[in-house]
Amino acid sequence: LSTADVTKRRQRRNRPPAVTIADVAKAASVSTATVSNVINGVPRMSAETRERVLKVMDDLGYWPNPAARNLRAGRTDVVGLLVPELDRPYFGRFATAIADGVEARGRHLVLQRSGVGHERELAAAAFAQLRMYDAVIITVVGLDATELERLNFTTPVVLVGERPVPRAFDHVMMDNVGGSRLAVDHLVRAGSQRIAFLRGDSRGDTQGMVAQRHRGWLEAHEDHGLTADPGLVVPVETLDLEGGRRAVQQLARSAATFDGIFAVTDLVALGALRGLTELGMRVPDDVQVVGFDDIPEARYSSPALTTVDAGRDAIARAVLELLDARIREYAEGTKVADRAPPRRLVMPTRLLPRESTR
Amino acid sequence: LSTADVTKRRQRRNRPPAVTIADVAKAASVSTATVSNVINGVPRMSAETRERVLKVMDDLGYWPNPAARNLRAGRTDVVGLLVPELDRPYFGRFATAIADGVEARGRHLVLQRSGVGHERELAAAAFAQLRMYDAVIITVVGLDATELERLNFTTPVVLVGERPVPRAFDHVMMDNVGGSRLAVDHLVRAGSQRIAFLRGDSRGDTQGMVAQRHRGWLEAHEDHGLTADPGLVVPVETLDLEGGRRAVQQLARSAATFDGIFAVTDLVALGALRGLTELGMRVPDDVQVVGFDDIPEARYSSPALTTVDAGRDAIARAVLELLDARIREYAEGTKVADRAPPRRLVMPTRLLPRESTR
DNA sequence: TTGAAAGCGCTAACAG
DNA sequence: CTGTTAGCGCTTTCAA
Repeated sequence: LSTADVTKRRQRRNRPPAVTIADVAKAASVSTATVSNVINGVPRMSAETRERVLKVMDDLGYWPNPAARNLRAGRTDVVGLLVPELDRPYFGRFATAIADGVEARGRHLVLQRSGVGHERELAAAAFAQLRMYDAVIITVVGLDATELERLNFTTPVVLVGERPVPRAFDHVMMDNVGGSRLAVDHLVRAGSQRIAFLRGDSRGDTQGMVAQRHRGWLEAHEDHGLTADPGLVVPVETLDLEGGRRAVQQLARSAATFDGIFAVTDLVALGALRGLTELGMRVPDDVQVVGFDDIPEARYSSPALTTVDAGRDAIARAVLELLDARIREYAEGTKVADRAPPRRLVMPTRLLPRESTR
Repeated sequence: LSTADVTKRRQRRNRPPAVTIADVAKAASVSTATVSNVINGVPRMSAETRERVLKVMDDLGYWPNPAARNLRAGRTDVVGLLVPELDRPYFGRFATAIADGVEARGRHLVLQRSGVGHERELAAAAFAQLRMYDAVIITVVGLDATELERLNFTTPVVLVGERPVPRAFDHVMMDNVGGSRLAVDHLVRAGSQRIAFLRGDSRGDTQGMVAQRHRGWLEAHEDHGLTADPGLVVPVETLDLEGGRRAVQQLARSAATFDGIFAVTDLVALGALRGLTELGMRVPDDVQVVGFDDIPEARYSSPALTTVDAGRDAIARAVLELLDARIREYAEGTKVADRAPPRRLVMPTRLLPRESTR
């Protein structure tokens, strides 16, 4: 038993018996370099050799090891996308738009969940796996500038979200305040005077999405010379259907009068629609309802939900463009000093009047 | 200029200037092994050394390289999940349940889309990146036994789906035929006689989900001694809300009489509900409607949708258990011959009567 | 057209 | 308690 054999044994601990390039090379009587060239479609090579190698790869069931390939080549052709939750229609649609764009450019998308809560979000962004992608898109909910910069990414990062973030990152935002004003303005013009705001918990965060949409609600009241009644601000436990349903029940119990509802998201609005039905209130006759996000479901409820298109698809397009430019820059080895300055884009919003308002 | 330096230069092509363990080791005046031990929490080490290394890591902004780590250690603590689409509520919920379980066991989940169509699904399953995860969950739509086996996976794979697949894989299925019978049986008992089936396109596939749910529709008719009218089978272009809405319109145009609808999925059923409302038909008075899947949205529509719980959460739990056992087996280096035989589970279904039926 | 060999960044065995 | 070292599987340069 030679020393080499023993060494080999102990290095190989419980590893699955994967077929390697070396195995293929030996079986095809060529060098590993040649096998590599076949895999990567390097042209300078006799057709005969290529065929032989391909046949051996097939016979042996060879598949490349992505870790080794990435370690050596320094790229993966993979883009990572971090979203708060995997079961929110908004992010489902957004991820699909991003995946389409990424795949159209010959790369792959992988999706990871950051989860709710600051700790979990930070942990997800710090997750090592993200560092092996050619670029990362992070939808920021609660992370702040310092935290993001300390992560010290070495590949392009594009941020999506509403919080102030380091200017070191490209950043695409939606206009939460403007969109909310649009929504509430529409309610007022359609005759509502006492407009409840179904808001989520923002735990003291004054910069996040919930806080900004709340601000839009306030500003729209000012625009119309109305007094925003704090008693009409209803907390929503979770930003989902059940949260909206419960919020409406609570609102009804509070004995406050209201003739309009602006919900922080479409999901909450759809839950509210259901809650109103259960309470025997008619929409839009007794109460008008507006949501935010324009998820696909909003068009198909009865009544169809009036909502705000926050520019989701435009955001996706913008993100893809920014990403493309950065990936190219990095691939070309542009020095840090010569890189294009980070861009910050705010996407416009648009009101979509449907049946839940008059 | 030494040879080593030149070599280094050319190997480093356009690589981002990442901080490595070697940089940390040098700055902290320890060996790379010690740094590695700090990173991995190996206890035997003076607190003083640990502190110094941690401080240097922090100062330098060091983050481990996942490719190198995986290549060397042979594991990633990541589980991959392949789903057909990223924006279907069913898969959103399923992915969330899987992510919860995976994270509870100290691992991470990454989600990838396989896309619609056989070619895309195969390409997604063959995607090299999947091979670096500790295990992979594949929701199979159109792949068959041979294709899956040729992929020659070296890590555990658990299959979710309705198609016959190689017995070499653990496989969790839902009872599509049984669930559909339940749905149609419920419609008949509640008084429907002419029950339309809103089915998707299965392109001649006789094994897939659509075909199986169609079979349940047929069998339930037999059970009740009713004749299933082929004229009541309506194609659905896409398995989404719009598909359901259009299918109902087409059904109405066809002048066929119908007093019940069984939709192949909840999304299609919800679209149908909307379509019926637009046509001025009342649910459940004029037409009763049943869906399949129990997506969260089904509880909150007006009327709330009667549907079949296909055991989504039970499937997720079963998948997680199978996965756990396999990962342990692989980690312990159990020889192929000694591995537990693959398991095939069929999860039971359950009818959830709500407002769209009497 | 092909091969030899270096080394990507890290872990783990073992020695000191 | 800490260091030396081999090598995971692959790509790439350069030489033949």
